This record gives sequence, C-alpha cells and structure tokens, in this order.
Amino acid sequence: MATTPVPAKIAQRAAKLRTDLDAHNYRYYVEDAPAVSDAEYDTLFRELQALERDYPALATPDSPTQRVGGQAATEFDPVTHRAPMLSLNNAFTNEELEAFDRRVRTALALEEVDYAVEPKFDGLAVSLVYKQGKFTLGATRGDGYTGENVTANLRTVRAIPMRLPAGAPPLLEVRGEVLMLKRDFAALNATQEAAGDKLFVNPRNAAAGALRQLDPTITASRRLAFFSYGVGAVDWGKVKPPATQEALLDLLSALRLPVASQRSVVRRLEGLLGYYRAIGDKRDSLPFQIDGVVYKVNQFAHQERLGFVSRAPRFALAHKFPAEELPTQVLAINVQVGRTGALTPVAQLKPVFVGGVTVVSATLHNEDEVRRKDVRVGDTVIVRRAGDVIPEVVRVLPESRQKNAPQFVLPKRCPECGSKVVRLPDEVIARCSGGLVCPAQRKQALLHFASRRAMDIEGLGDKLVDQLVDAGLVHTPADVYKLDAGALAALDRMADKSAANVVAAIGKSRATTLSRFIYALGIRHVGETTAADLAKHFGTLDALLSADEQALIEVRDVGPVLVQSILQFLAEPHNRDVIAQLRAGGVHWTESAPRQAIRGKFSGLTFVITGTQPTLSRDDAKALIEEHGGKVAGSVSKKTSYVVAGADPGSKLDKAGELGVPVLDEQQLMAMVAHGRIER
DNA sequence: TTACCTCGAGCTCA
DNA sequence: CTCGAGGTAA
Repeated sequence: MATTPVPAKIAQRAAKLRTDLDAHNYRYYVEDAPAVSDAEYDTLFRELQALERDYPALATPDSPTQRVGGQAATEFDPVTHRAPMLSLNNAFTNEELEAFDRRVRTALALEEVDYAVEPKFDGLAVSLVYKQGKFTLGATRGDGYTGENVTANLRTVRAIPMRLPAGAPPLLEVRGEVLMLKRDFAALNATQEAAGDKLFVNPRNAAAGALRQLDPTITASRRLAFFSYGVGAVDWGKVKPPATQEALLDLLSALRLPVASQRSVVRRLEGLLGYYRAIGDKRDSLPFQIDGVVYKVNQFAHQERLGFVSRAPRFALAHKFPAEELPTQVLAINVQVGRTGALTPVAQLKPVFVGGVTVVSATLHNEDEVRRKDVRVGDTVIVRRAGDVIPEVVRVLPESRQKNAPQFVLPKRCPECGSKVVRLPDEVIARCSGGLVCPAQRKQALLHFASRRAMDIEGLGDKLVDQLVDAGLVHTPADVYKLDAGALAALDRMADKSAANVVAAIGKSRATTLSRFIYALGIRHVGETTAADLAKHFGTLDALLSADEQALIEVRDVGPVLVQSILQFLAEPHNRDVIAQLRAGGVHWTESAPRQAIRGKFSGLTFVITGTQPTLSRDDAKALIEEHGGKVAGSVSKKTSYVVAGADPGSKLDKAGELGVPVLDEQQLMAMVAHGRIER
C-alpha cells in the first residue's frame, strides 16, 4: 500500500509535538513541576494524534500516542529476570543502623564510608529492559527470580521513556518503582467517587491495581509514575561503566530515566542519620508516598567486597520510618483452632485505618502473650502495622480499662468441639485434644489436603469445606473422593455446573505424586520439603508406612522431633484407615525405587564444622560430607563423631575438647574421604 | 493480614 | 449484580 508522502512542515510539527509532550511528561513526573495544564497537554496530544492519523507514516512506535496499543491480554506471561531482583534488609532503630555502618566499616577496613542515599518509594518494584535503547520488556518483581510480563501496561506509564537517547548501553535493565503520585491518587478517587465506583484505599494499592489490569487502556487512565534506583543485567558496550551508585544514577538521569531528585551522598553514620531526619521532615510535602530511606555503599568496588547474605545485599539497607500506631478498642477476644489443634487468641478490633489499610483483627499469638500485654475485652489498645505487614497489638492504654474487666483465660474446652484443651509443659501453645473429631481441625485439615501444593483440588475453598463438614458429608479427606455431583448440588451456590466442576477437579487430583500425598496428610512438622525428602528416600508409601525409628532417622534432615511426629501419626489406626480409603478411592501416583541408602565412607557419622577451612567453604565441606553419607550438625554433642576445625574456630572446638570428640582439620577430612576412616 | 484484580457461575429481577 | 475462589503484592 502506497503511503501519502509527508510534507516536511508536517513532519517537523509532529517531531516538535513529540519532543514537547515528552518534555511535559518529564516535567510532571520527574521534576514535579508541570509547565502546562492537563487540558493544554491534551490539546497537544490530540493534535499529534490527528497528524498521525492523516499521515500514518508518522506514527512510529515510540510516539507518545502509541503508548496504549494492542488489546487486552488474558493473562500475564512469566518472565525470568536476567539478574534476580533481591530484597533489602530493614532497620527500624538507630541501633540497627549503627550496627549496619559498623559491619560495613569493619568488612571494608575503613574509617568512614560514603553512602548513596535516597527515599524509599512505597510502590511496586519493576524491571525495565532496554535493548539498543528501546524499551522492550517490563516485568513485576514476583518472587525475585520470575515475575510477570506487564510490558503493555508499563508502556502507558508516561514517566517511562520508550526510547533512550543515543549513546545508551546496548542492553540496560533498569530497576525501579512504579507508584502513583499523591495528587493523581486524589484525582483518581475523586473521579471514582463521582462515578459511584469503589474508592482506592491508598496510592500503593491503586498503583498495584492499575498495573494488574489486563486492559492497558485502564492502566493508562490511572496515571502511574516511575522512579529508577538501580540496574540489573547490563551490557555497557562503549559506555564507561560507572564506579559509584551516584554516578549510576547520574547516568540514568542523563538517559532521561526518572531518578529521585531527593537523592544525595552522605558520609558516616552522622550523614545517614541526618538524611533520615531531613527526609522524615519532608515526608508529607513529597509528591509521593515513601516508607523510609535507602542507603547504599556508594563505591561499587566496595559493594562487591561486601557481597550478599542469602537474599539481600550486605551493602544496602532500608531504614524504615516507624510504623503508624493508633488506638482502637478490643471488641472481643476470639479463640481460633488451627489445623494442628493449636488455639490462637485473636483480638477483634473496632476497625482502624492504620498504615494504609483497615485493621479489624490482630493475632495475640498465645495465652502467655495475652497475659504479658494484659489485653482484656473492652480495653483501648495501640495497634501498629509493622514492617512485616502483620498488624499487632502494641500495648494497652491502662486508663481505658473498664472496672471488673476479667483477665483473659484460654477456655479449658475447645470452643469448636468441646474437647479438652491440653498444654504440654515447656510449650507455649495450647492444643485441642479432639484431633479430627474437632470440626475446626477437620476443616483445616481438609483445606490443607485440597490446597494447591498438596492435592490441588481446584474449587474446594473454605466456604465449600465449611458446608461439606457442617452437612456431615465429609469427615475425613477420604470422603472427598466419595462425593458425587448430586450431593454437591444440594449445597448453597452449588448448582449443576459448579458441582460438575468440583467433581472434575476432585477426579483430576486422584493422579498425584507420593510427595504431594505425604504433604497432604498434614503430619505435624512435615512440610513440603520434608514430604519430598521422605518420598524420595522411601520411594513407596508402604515403605514409609512400615518405617521404624531407625529407618526414619536415616532420612536426610529428619531429626528426633520429626521422627516422633511421624511415628505418632502412623501409630494412629484412624490415620492408616484414611490412607487405605484414599487409595481405595482411586488416589494414585507412580512409585519409585527407594533411594539407595548412601553407603559412603561416612555413613552413620555426624560432623560439626567450625571456623574457616583453608580451601573448602562451609557449604562445600557440608556437601562433601553428605556426598559420602555423613551428616552435618550445627552443634557439638556426645553423638558427634568428629569436629572439623579451621581457622578462628568457635566455642564448638572447646565443647569438642570437653566431650572428647576427635577434631580434624581440612586435610585430615580429605584424607578420610580418600582412604577411609582414620584409625585412632 | 489486607487489598486489589480476574474469572466463572449463581442469584435476582425485569 | 454478587459471591467464592484463586492469584499477586507489600
């Protein structure tokens, strides 16, 4: 198809409009100083749209008009991050901050360290991939390794450039935060209210909601902002890699990527504290919500030397503002019964809006905790939503205490089934002794059985489980496989179609794996990992069912507590009966040969590693020992066969001396691997 | 723990 | 239109 030639004047005008629109976006989102009103912006935008409509050749993909393209997706594809998106360690107190600075200085052997500092945005972490300067992929953080592809939605974020200026690195993965400016949030809620739609609770949730839209046009209308704070995988190409965090941010900024203008570089602990205070004072006047500040050791060379601890860098710290605390009233203290029968007191609270959400309940953990805080019904308490998201009762306001409000006592009988409540000596948790007689425990056990990581019965959620148990249709997991569509269809909100779906899901779940099955049984202390270990070790269910203490302890990572728990479960005839019924009900899996018991040189031996070995790292040494059938324990006891000591050994070496446990160095350990046991 | 979005399906009323 | 279930995020 022939395209209409574009007159030079028109092309110039389009180019001008494009630069202007981009500049306005930049002023609005990055410099927080809009130069034109929304209406003026719209006029320019529509003019450009009109030009592009008349001359389609002008409509290049990086034009601001092309941000909303394509149609609604049906789901988000998974994206594996080129470099994992790690989380940061948190600090709430000055002491924790001091400890951070001290650790950094010690590790670097420096008197004072420069830190790049910036606000900690309260939004959603995303990764943007630019290839040859073009925005090609945007993803959510997900679990840090795999996120969701939200490219179409991120294209609508005007603060995110579609194209970087010339001279950008050939591959640049930008890390940053998507958020909603306070003023855009207020405007959004105003329109929502005018339209009679639901209001959003806070900017963060509004941003999260916008990003999860399948239809990018909705995302576009929600006006998201973006700030970058780092990079992931990068191919610098001809660009000279920056040597500091500060230089990196300068570079990003030069590439027209938004960077917080409040960033700075400070020196020593005093500098960190000063910045924390300064930002804290400015907090309310900032255009976006923040929940603290972030400190990063400025020099990349230093960062590399500091390295990582498990999933977080040792060179960075998020210093959070104190959690918001508000008073509210305790309406009641309920007692919940968990899957294992654990009784948990839960405070029902008069709803309070704290830390961005409405809190109506907070766990009080256990009886001792309630006593320690002395929470009573009717009290006014201080509630806080801590950094870990879970609401907590901080303390009681003593003056609020009603006269003769009784102290909380855990009921002697289970509130669900009336069975006796027992609390073993040395344990904080009280439990209902009713076992599976207790409907609450039955429901929880069933829910666990059906859950995604266990038997994965789709559609069997808590409401349905409630109904099934209350109606007496299901007593044990085995009964699930005796259900038919007819029985189900008699329940609320369960017409023919739903019933058929649930029956189909139940049928599908019959084909499973041994490891899922073991996990689904809900044996105490047997989680997913242990279930997998057991399945692998024994290979068949019968082998597990007939295992004795001796056989169980040989399983990797299975200790005495686990052994007792498993034996207790298996000793219960009822449990064996349910297992038999499940198999009779058609639950099946492929069994495998039991794992060859490792008949290595070290089988039956327990090692404890202490200090730094000359060549092997702790993990290497552990792997080496396990490879040969040995076990590695954390502390020395009289059951320890050998202690492997390196440089700077800890107290474990002294303990070995006391107990007369033989001590090896790395060389002797290697010799044992090569030649067998050392004769002593 | 709370909030958000999406989907399928049931419920309700015209 | 409303509900339950499932998923994600902090």
